[in-house]
Amino acid sequence: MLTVAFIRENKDLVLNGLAVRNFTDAENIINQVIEKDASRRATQAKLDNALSESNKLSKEIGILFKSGEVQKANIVKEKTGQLKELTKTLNEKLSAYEAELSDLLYQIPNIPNKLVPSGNSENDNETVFREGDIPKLHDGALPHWELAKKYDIIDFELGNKITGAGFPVYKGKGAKLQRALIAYFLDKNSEAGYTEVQPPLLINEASGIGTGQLPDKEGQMYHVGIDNLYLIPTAEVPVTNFYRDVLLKESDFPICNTAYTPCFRREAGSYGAHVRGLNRLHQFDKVEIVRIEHPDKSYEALEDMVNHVKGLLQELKLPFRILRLCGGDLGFTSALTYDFEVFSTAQDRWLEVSSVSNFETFQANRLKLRFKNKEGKSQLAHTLNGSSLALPRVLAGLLENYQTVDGIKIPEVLVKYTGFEIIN
RNA sequence: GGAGAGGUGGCCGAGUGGCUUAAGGCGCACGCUUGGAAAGCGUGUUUAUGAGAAAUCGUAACAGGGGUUCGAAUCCCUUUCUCUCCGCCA
Repeated sequence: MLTVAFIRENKDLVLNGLAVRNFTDAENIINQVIEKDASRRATQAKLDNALSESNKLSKEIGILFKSGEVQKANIVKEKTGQLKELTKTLNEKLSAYEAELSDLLYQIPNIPNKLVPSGNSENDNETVFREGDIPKLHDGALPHWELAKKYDIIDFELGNKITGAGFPVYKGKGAKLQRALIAYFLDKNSEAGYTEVQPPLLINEASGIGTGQLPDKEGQMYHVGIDNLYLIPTAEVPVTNFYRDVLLKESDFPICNTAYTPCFRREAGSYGAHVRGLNRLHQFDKVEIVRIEHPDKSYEALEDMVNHVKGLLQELKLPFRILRLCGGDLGFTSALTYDFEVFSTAQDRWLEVSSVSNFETFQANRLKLRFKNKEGKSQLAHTLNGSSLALPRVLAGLLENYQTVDGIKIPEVLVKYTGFEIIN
């Protein structure tokens, strides 16, 4: 979330930013924030004075009791009674203001970077890069769900039986290809300087709040009620939360982590929640990269991440494009996002395989992730993350684009991981 | 699952109602000392928040939340985490 101080000092900038997102009612909410904040601060000043007074009196009482002047002490005691009433009501007021203020702040999305184009939907996203030839497939080329069945490498029906729709079973060379991709992505990320980590797959409430899934998107996560834990929707959640309530030194930057995890998403209410094949699943595998950066370096880092992901798709020789998301399509917490899409020839459509974002201080503020700057003051760090890469759609793209009459070829860079060159 | 013991500053650790933001030690920073270093000596060393141009001052925080009290690290309730033993177990 945005900090109150930022909103107070940059009201116009905030309003303009929210306009790029088509955020309605912005002026009203921002005014309320400023108003509640002023009330909050005034109330705190009053409360602090009252507490200060009452601390003084308590000390006096202590001294009086020690010296045996019990009567005098009792007189002072009476005074503190009134103060107690006062601090009680002021405290209640203060908590109320704080609660109202954070309710408001939770509703305000991040301010988009200058580069973000305005727009309402994915149609207004800006294509900033495109590479790779669309392969010409033989007659009778199939979409991946048909290929999966033909070569018996992914069994959707079996997943239905065990769990339900959106939980496929990978088999034989399909399972091996999946594992190969994970190993390949992790190796490439490590080479690029990311530290490999294996986080827990369940998170507590505090972590969900830290990265913004809670309090109001709990419907999107699977919840284990008996222990009040949530299955992670992405590795971003546990890995970014490593740094919750942390005060870094400048010399700690940059922090670069990569993690492979399964991801669990309920996809409640999302359009086409049960589309065919691998395009949208409740459980899928993803390799994520997460960075914590100095604010001055975060956009450099974003570019570096984009180039890194670009390199992966180039090596896999998949046709892809990079989109800069428009205000209307930008995630709630992001300031700038680049989506990577692979073209699937057999489906004749673009499939999102990665999303790389800079959140600036938006997550760090909730996480209380700070560093000591050169002036010795603590300052919020910037957080970034991206998929590097999400497995199912990469897999779909590979199966569909690499199919031949003899079988599905394996990209050269993956052969040393799979141990085979073709699925037939 | 059963029984017990604990959670204090960057770390170790003292502290069972007021003079404790918290002894002592370690670490770290600066200064003195030294040819240089070490040792020694001295000084300093939490975070958040409110007021202020700033210096600074106030408030809050001893796992989290609530309570008792004029006053809580200290007493009570509660949640949570860690450790030990037993049980079960990949």
